[in-house]
Amino acid sequence: MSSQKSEDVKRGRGRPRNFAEAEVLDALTDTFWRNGYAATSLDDLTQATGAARASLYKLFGDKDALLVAAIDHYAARFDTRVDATCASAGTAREAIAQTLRASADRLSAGQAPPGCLRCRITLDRHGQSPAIGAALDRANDKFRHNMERLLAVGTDPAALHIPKTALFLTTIVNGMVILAEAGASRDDLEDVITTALANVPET
Amino acid sequence: MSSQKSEDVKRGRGRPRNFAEAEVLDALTDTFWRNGYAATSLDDLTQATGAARASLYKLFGDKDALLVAAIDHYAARFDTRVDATCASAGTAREAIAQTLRASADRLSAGQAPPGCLRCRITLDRHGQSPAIGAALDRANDKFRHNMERLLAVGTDPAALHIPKTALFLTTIVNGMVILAEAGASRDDLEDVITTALANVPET
DNA sequence: AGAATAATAGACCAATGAGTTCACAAAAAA
DNA sequence: TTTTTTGTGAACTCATTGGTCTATTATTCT
Repeated sequence: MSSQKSEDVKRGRGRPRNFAEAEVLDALTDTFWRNGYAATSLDDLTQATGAARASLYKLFGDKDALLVAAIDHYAARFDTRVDATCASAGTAREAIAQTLRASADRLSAGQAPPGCLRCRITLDRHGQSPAIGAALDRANDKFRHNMERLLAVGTDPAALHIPKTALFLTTIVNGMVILAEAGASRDDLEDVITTALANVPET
Repeated sequence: MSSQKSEDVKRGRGRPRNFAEAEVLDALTDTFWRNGYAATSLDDLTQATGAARASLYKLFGDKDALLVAAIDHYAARFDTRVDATCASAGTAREAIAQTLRASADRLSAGQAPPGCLRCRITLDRHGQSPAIGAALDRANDKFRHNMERLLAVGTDPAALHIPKTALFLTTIVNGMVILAEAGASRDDLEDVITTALANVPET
């Protein structure tokens, strides 16, 4: 897969890049997501991105910075998915249901990296660099905030306590990630979702 | 901390051990719990256990086997705690509340290893040895089963669907682990617990 | 065409870590 | 006291890894 060339931005002098910058982030994220931080070597990353080792260092700095970029990218992708859901859903219930089911689908689909990068690295944060800790804080705060955004969709603000409910739903998603990695089936996850949704008012 | 000698079992010939076997398991568990698998070196383990490197290899086999033993030990400790709760609690609601609060306390206490060994390694299971995968399966199955045991305490079996509720509560605990590692306060966890308990019938 | 630039490929380095080996130490048994 | 057994402690091997450096290649600008 070293044929990523979709973003052929005109660059100045010098040998042309072997990679498209946008796709490097995806590949980086994918690889850390799949293997975790420690088990991802620089060789893995150069292979996945197609970029030369030296290029990665020039672009990002060091391995920590690569992970930081991946975490931020991962979080940003979720942001845009939430944007779409907020725009399309009519009620908070609907928005939440859609999001939870999308997560469950992905968690139990064999393809794509398993689990969740944010969750995985969060449980692995001890002993990591401060920069990684900060990126995790950003990602986790964003996630919680995104749950609040979903709950704010077309809903009477008096009908539910948004922050508390968002916290609860964050717990549910986090929990489902581990559940799925522990072998739970899609049906199991659906049962959890059903119970969770009962805690989000109808309108 | 190489003065663990509380279990001075009479041993046969040979130089006496530098460690008490029971405490080795605790130290092992503690260390993996604190640092994760990859970030725990054999030097860390010999230092934590007080046992010589060669002794650990003789007793367990290799690093994977050490983690397997730690996972099993970790799960077994939870078993005995659940035993106690089942014996002392009068209702399922009470048993669950007690367990969730104990988890929340531990998760937000600064002391002791943070998070949860089972959850941490579960999210890190990809690329690990089959033996570790099997140990994780045991631990996760046991956990779910323990939730069912707690729900069975003095409760009308018709009042709730035990397997589904146990699955839900497992999700809650798993989720709280990540929440706590992401920086949630004890109060945040209490809010989650309150919501979760609303899904366990009164009697 | 030739200079300047930017990226590649891969060698190189120092550190770390898992696993093994072995001489030595300390106890029980004979 | 001597032998046997069991564990210690430290050195050693070998593979891997993060990070750096250099020669080379490919492109644009003059």
